This record gives sequence, structure tokens and C-alpha cells, in this order.
Amino acid sequence: MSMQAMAVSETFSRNGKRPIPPAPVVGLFNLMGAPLTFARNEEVYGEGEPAEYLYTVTSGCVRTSKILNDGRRQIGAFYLPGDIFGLEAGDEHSFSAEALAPTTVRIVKRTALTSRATCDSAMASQLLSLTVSELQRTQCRVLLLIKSAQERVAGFLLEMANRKCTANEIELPMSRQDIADYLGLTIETVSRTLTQLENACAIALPTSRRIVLRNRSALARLNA
Amino acid sequence: MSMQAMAVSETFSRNGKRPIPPAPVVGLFNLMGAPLTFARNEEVYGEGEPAEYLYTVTSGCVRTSKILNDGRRQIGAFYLPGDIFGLEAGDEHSFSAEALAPTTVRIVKRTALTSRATCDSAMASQLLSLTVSELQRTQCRVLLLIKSAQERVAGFLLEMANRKCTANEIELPMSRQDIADYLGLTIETVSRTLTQLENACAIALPTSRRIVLRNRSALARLNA
DNA sequence: CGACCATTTGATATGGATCAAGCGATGTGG
DNA sequence: CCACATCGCTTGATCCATATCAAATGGTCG
Repeated sequence: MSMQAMAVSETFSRNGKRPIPPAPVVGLFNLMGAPLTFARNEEVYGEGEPAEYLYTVTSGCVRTSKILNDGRRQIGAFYLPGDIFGLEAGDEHSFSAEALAPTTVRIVKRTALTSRATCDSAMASQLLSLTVSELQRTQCRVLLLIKSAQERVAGFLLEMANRKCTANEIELPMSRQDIADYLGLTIETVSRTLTQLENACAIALPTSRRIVLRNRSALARLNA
Repeated sequence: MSMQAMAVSETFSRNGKRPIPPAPVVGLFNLMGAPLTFARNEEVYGEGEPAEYLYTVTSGCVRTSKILNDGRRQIGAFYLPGDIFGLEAGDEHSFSAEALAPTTVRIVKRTALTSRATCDSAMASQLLSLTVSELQRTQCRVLLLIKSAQERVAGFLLEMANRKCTANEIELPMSRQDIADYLGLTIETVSRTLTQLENACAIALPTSRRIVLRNRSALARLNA
């Protein structure tokens, strides 16, 4: 197994704040089976179910979430086409996963990966690389969560823009409530903050789901 | 490589909220060299330095931290004897590491692990397992950070108590400021919250660094 | 058109930050 | 051995960012 998985710094800026999707893990994708489709809001798997598969998004968008015992919902992550999910460690899923929009995914059995990785060090390396990426993203979340609402929202927009590198206009697949639960804010605060950013000419909001980044450096400045 | 690294659920309670140190990764420890010693507040490595080594704490305690560009400090993690640190991904360290107390660590070169893991699937598995543990802990941090000050402090105390399984009395190796920076709170709020928990008979504070858990279930209840 | 849902906006409340002072333990020099 | 400076922690008073409660707006679909 090569150590490339632990040497992913080229996917990050110097200060570790700007995650970019890791290089595609080709071997893993080759093991993926036929596509499954899910409707908007359909559950891909539930919290507590045995974690038998790894999933990759081929189209659409998936969110992972869990309900805390006081009723609050925490979003684990959003997964876009090309992303792999379902490996949050453990024999059973610690989050549930739902499609945010009509979505297709392809799956591979974990046991298949097990046996393959035992003898295939490239595959083992890919698994490690995947986990490291997930760790990186989670660490960036931690950095966001200790900051102000403006910084969180700005950081979120930059993260989404960097992931789908489609110039400066992004179509958000998730609702305000999803964003709020992801950032540990309320829906009202997210909405107000977006309005503030618009008034500051940092972004434009042609529609509520479509966001134009007018001034990335202003956003990045917020994102201390 | 076995899939055991992805099957660490036995180290977690059903709801994924109570991390316990993973099984020791013996092979990795065997590669570790002679002990190095560090004085209180001495730097083990600095942010931005090349990440050449992996470290294990043999005695004392280490914290990783980074200074944000607005002057705030973020603590990455605390490492106790038996813990391994220095693998926060990337060619260079994204955090610095400092000894909280007189500390000894042992180290192994990353390149040594690289070559070893390429042909030794057990070693590869250990690396994955280690990264998964780190991911798990970071995810627990995220859950803490979206909660109230009481919940964060209670969760922190339970985490520390679970790691050093020394009954119900724990000696905190870190200052209030370290705790505050770890939890994204101020030192005053941490102090006040501990006082509240003491008044509620959930804990006792024989000295400021020594904490007795009087009522774990009350703490856990806070820790939604 | 009308019902419904997501989003925005407004008014008020509150938890934690900030500013400021006091306290206790530890260590140092006289 | 004591006086005093220092450091880490606690406590108090006030302020502010975000939550909460409430209502208006706008877009979508039958």
C-alpha cells in the first residue's frame, strides 16, 4: 500500500481550509454495481441499520443526518456526484442517508472490499485515502462551527462552490433547513445572513436556491 | 488487509456518542523508536512543518492547536498515553503540537510506515483503523459543537472520563483556556458551567484540575 | 384560483461573550 | 519566614449575536 492516502496535501490549500474533492478512486468505482434510483426525500439507509454497502452518487445529491434526542437534527454531510458515502465507521450506520433530489447511486458490498483490499494494496490505499478525505472535511466543519454565523455561511458557500467547480454560480440542492442543520444555526439566521451577504454585494440570489459568488475574497475574508 | 478498521462499532455505544480508545495497534508501536522528552508547553512540532513522523504518547499529555487569523486558537485534540498523533493528513502539519505537561513520546518515520504498509496488510489495516478512530472523535466534536455550553462541557467531561477509565475521578491535564478553545467557548463560560454542574451535584471540584463525576446519567442527559 | 410549502422579514428574548474585579495558590526575593 | 508579584480560576455586570416567536411574501402544484 502506498502512503499516498496520507499525503493528500495537494488537495488542500496551505492553511488546510479549502477542501477539493480527492482524485477519483478508480479501482473502487470499478467494483460498483448497477445504479439504484431514489426519489426526493427517499431514504437510502437508516440510522442503526447494518452498514453493508459503500455508495457512490452518480447523479443527484444525498445528505446524511441523525436526529438527536431533543429533536434537533444534525446533518453529517452532503454528497454530490462522484462522492462516496456510507463509510462512517462501525458495523451499523450512525447516520441515516436520504436523497435530496431524484438521485442515482451505485453500491459495493463492504465484504467485497474487505477481501479485495486484503491482497490489493492499491485498493487498501484508496480506502485510507477516502477516510482521510472524510476526516479533512470533518475537521473543516469543526473550524466552521466555532465561528460566527456570517463566517459559517460564507464558509459553506465557498465549500460548495469549490466542490462543484462550476464557475461562480451554484445551484444549491439543499433547503435552508438543511443548511441550518449542517451549520448548527436556525433557518432564520441562515436566511438573514444570506440577505446580509447579498446587501454587502458578496453574493447575488437570482432565486433562493441559486447563488452567485460576486466577491470570493470578501467571503474568504469572513472565513477567517 | 482486513476490514476490521471499518468495523469498530464495538468501541462505540449504539448511538455513536461514546468513543472509547480503539484496541492498541501493536505492530505500529513496535516500529516506534526511543523516547523523546518534552517540557511543559514545549512544542513537539509546528503548524506548517513537514509531517515526517507519527508520534505516540508514552507519558504526559499533548494538545494540537492552530491559531486562526483573527487570533483565536482552535484546539485540534488532546492526546493521552497510548494515543497516536501527527497524522492529521497532508505533507505538512495543519496543527502544531505542544506538551501540556512533562511528556515523553516515541516516533516513527512516515516513510517507514509507507514501505511497511505496502506489503503488510495488517499494518495497512492499523493505519486505516487509526484514521477511522480520529474521524469518529472528530464527528463527536461536531455533535458537541452544535449544542449548548452545558452540553459541551458535560460531553467533554464524559469523553475525558471514558478515555482514562479511572473510575469517576479525573485529573484534567489541561487548563480552562485549553478546554474553552477545544469547545469553542470562553474561559469564563467554561468556569461558570462547571460551577453550575457542581451546584447541580452532577460533579464535584476538589481542586480546579480534579473533577469527580457524581452523577454520570445527569451529565449524559445533558449530552443529548 | 386556492392551498401549501419554503423563504424572508420583523419584534423580542436569551445564552454566551465581553469587560472588569476579586480570589486563591504558587513561586520569588528580601 | 514573610511580603509581594504572578498566574490560573472564579464571579459579577453588561452587551450583543443568535434563537425564538410571529407574520408576511412568494413560488409550486392541484
